Amino acid sequence: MQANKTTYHHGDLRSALLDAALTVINEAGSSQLTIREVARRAGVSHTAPYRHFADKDELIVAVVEQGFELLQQTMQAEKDAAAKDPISQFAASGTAYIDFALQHPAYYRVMYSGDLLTSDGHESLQHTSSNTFAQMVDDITTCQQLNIVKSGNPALQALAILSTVHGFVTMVNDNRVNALLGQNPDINAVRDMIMTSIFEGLGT
Amino acid sequence: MQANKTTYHHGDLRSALLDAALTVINEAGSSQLTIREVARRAGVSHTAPYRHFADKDELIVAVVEQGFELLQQTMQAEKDAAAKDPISQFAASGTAYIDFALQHPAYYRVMYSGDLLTSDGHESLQHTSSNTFAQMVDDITTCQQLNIVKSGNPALQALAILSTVHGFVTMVNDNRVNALLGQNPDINAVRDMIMTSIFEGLGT
DNA sequence: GTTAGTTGTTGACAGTGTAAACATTAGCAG
DNA sequence: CTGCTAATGTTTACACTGTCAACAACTAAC
Repeated sequence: MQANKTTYHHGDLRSALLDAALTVINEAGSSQLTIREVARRAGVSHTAPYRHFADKDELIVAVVEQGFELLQQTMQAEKDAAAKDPISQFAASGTAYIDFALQHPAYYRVMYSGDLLTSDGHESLQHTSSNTFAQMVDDITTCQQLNIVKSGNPALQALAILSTVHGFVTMVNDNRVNALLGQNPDINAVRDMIMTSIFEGLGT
Repeated sequence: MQANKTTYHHGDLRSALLDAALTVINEAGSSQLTIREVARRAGVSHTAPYRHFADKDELIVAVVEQGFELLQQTMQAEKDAAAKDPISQFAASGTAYIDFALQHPAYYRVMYSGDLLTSDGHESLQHTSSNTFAQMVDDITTCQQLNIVKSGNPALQALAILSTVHGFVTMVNDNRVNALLGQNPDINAVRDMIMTSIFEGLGT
């Protein structure tokens, strides 16, 4: 069952392909991802991936699904580790989201590169993405009832926050923050400042 | 000199190629952009584009440059049309930026798709992008001196705003706002709410 | 242990980016 | 107007890609 190159069957080719795909994306960006290159890295013929994925899209979708799982685990872990008051929980989610995006730029890029969530047939992805959002809306609603977040449409508030966070990590990962701020800014400090301004915007 | 298919020389192939490229991107996304398809649409052999662009990247870069020019024109026009106080000017810039992104999703996507600003050799693009940012920082600094924007590092404030705006338009263009808010939200209303929350965050 | 299903390989085809050699034309010098 | 040269297009060719079909090796279940 182990991945031994002398055996005809690989043993766990599917996850080996997913690993290889992620590595390629890290090295050269998702636009450079090639089924044949992934197969090469897994030490397998160029059509072997077709036994596990119908086409290139499906391979990418599988990577994206893995990414969403990891994101949710990361957020849950941070929430478990944080204080149990709603504000701390909410802050933990936000920080975890940002940290995930910055620590796994390859995952984040594919997850939100746009060509996928938009296109048809990948409802499961939309579903996961919507769950995270629904969770945010719930948290905000709770905080509003406790009077620690100002009133207003919680979905719109969540959207504004998500916009800020998504925009920020996208710009960091695309190297634009470095380019704009110059001279290697302390990204964590910028992140905290962004989080602070979000909370200021939410306060009653 | 006119673009007549019966002549050997096209007359203005370069801009015909740029137009065709933009059309393709609009129809199928920039990942589907193909030199050969662009050539086909311009009614020309598949290597003709190489007389005008060294390679595919350079073609895309040319589209991006066009996009930045249009963006700057749009923003300038909005500022000229707005009241001359700093707040109105700043609001006009922001609204113009968002409207540009939403009205020209193809341009905006290529401009910030990440693979370009990051990669080497395209300093002119970084320059343009940095200019827009420097303008924002200036505007914020002016407002701070007038005491209508709270103190703080203006570059970081600008970055937070840019994050929000960029995140918002990216999510709209990737159809994620529709997916998250459901049932065809009024995007302009959402945009105004985002702008309002930005200004609330800036106020003294 | 035979057999059916699973997983991997080989070979083929159309489509892509791009380089080299060639063809046509526009623009200018005389 | 004539002829030359540089600019612009075309043809041909190659390596690479996604994907399909036919074949091979292995696994598991009867």
